[in-house]
Amino acid sequence: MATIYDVARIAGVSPKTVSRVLNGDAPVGQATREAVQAAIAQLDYVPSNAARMMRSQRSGLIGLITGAISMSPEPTQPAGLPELFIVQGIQKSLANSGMTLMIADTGGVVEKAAPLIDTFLRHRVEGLIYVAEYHQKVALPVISDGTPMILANCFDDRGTPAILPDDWRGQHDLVARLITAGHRRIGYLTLRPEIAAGRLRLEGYRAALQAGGIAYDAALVENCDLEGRDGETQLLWEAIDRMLRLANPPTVFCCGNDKMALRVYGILRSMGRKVPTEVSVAGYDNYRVIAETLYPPLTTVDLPYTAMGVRAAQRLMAMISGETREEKGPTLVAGPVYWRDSVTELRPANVSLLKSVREE
Amino acid sequence: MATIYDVARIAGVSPKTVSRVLNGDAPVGQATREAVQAAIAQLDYVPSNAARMMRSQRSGLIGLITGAISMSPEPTQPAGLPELFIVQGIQKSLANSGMTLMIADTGGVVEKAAPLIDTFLRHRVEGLIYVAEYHQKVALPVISDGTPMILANCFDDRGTPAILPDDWRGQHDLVARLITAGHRRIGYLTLRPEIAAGRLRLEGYRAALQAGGIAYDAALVENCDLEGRDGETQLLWEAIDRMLRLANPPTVFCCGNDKMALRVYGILRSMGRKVPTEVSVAGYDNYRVIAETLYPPLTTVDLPYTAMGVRAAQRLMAMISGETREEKGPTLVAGPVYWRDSVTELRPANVSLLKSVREE
DNA sequence: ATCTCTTATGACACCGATGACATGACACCG
DNA sequence: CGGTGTCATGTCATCGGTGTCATAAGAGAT
Repeated sequence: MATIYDVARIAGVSPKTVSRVLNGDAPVGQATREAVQAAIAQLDYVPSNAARMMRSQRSGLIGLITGAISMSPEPTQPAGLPELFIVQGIQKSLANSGMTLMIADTGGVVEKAAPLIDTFLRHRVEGLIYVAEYHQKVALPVISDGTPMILANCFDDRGTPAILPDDWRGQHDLVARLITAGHRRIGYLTLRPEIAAGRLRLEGYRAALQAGGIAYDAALVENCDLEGRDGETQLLWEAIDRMLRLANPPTVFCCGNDKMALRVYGILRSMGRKVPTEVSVAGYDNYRVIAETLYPPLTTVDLPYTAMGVRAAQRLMAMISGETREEKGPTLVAGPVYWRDSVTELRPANVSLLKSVREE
Repeated sequence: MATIYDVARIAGVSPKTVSRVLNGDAPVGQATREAVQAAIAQLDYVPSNAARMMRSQRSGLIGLITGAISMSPEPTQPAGLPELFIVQGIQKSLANSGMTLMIADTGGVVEKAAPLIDTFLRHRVEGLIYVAEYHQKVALPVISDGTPMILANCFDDRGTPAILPDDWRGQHDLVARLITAGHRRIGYLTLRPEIAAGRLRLEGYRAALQAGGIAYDAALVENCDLEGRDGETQLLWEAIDRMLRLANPPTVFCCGNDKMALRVYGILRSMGRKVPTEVSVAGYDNYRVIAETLYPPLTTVDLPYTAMGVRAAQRLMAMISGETREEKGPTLVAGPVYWRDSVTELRPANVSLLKSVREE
């Protein structure tokens, strides 16, 4: 591999001049510049980042760790693979900053996080991002040196800066929108309350009902989430069956996520209930493969992964450049409601203006 | 950040001795070793990879590029995000080799590949892997220096080593299994023939029919793939409707992929046809969120992404270590048929032994 | 007792860039 | 015409490790 000395020799200049051509940090004569560039092309010279880094003490690297490290020894639910979207957001945002992303995956094994962080520190990354696969609490090893770190889609109890989806607001906005569409009896097949998303979304649901002047009815809410174990379809079937037999049955089912909505479609069809003419369905996540492929397409709430990635990168860059205007606490990112055909407008009011408010 | 000199001073030894403790490449006295380790712990010393790399000329880095670079300016179908599985396979395989993976994403923009490769070369990666999101032909910029490169889920016309899914065999095995289950009229709602998967799977279908002594009937095959444009559901509906009206209608529909199967479920239910008692359905990809969540669970063929990642890493490592036993041509990786409840056994023969033959 | 051989350690140069500093050639200014 | 800037370029040291070689101290072998 050619070095800057080879280039300098071919071009008949000093290595430092080649360096100046490469970095543009000092004026170089036109003729000299061209000679250097010709030599670079001739030798297929590519500068060594390692050497540059040693001298300049800046690596230009950001370390990113993904995986399913959770507090509890919960089974990894290979669900959304949202990491990829978050990563894309991060990458998009980092592309302009001249930083290169190094990515490592724990494969869901907690113990691998420490060595991966160590590897990154050896490469002198200027910042670290940890991306969790779903909204959860984590406990990562402490970074002893001062390398900035940010958590995406997760949080810890040490106050590490975190970027989180605004699950409360998302479910709230969806339910508010359902109410605007004339729905008054809103069934909710929830995720289990032990996970952050389950808890927050349920609170958003209740808040939206309250804001809409609708009393909370426990008969319309049921946890149908078995952490991926079998029997979920059975559980859903029973919950739906029970609710539809109520004196005042729901006109719409909110589902804990789109995957659950996919099951609900099948169940309702098997029961002979047409979606959305007889009963409406809404999901959560905007898991596009499901939401857009289902017929009718599914009304759902976007989990703004890409936007979260962008925010994570921005906040990290702010920390690296030592901004004083440091935010405190987690950054909440809300996603818009995607209104599709799976929900009937019971009262076709003038609501179209609400349609896509908080797009990023 | 502490350096090896700081450690040496605290421990009262020479830097070289510290280096020996770190690398274990020469004997060190017990007392000395402990003193050095104590100093390392005291200072939170982390060795600099850049410095190590300069001297040893080995980076220990593998560069990985993902994205939707395709020959044709085809719209990115944000379908399977299979890259992540391939990446996980690669990472799993690389973890033991002491290599660190650097990942970059083109975000689907062809032009970004060249600068990303350049960035990797600056970091002196010892190998490059390009991962495509679906089986396709690509044209990447030539790597001028000798850095080994491997293509995963894609191929080019320069004979760059490639790891590909064995689409022919997968579809062949599925259809062969259907025939074993007693199906004779096998409808096939195909992907468009312009993409590699569409062509190869169709050939596999025909080969399996022939091997089973069943004549190919063009009336049972129809391209229902609109490259993600709207109207696919419509197209599927018409194709299914037409085939079901045939004098000798199909007893099972093979679908180009699981996403299509998801649509087919909805269509068949809307037509009032029960799956699988009245008509069977099979997919392709083993896209688990769909295949396992659908009711009944979907019979499909696994796209062995993780295994492909493992193979890619292995083949790359072989190239890096300069193995002479270099394979020629693409490596085909076949995935097993996942036999689930969406297909009826018309003739409950003794076929259970076929169930999961080629698991990895 | 002398000669290997192994173990344990240090001295020193070097990997390939770049920062700090110096220098020569002009240009412009009063 | 000397003083002062700016431009264009070179010299040299340095970043933090490790490869090479040297050296000293004991352990066995003869």
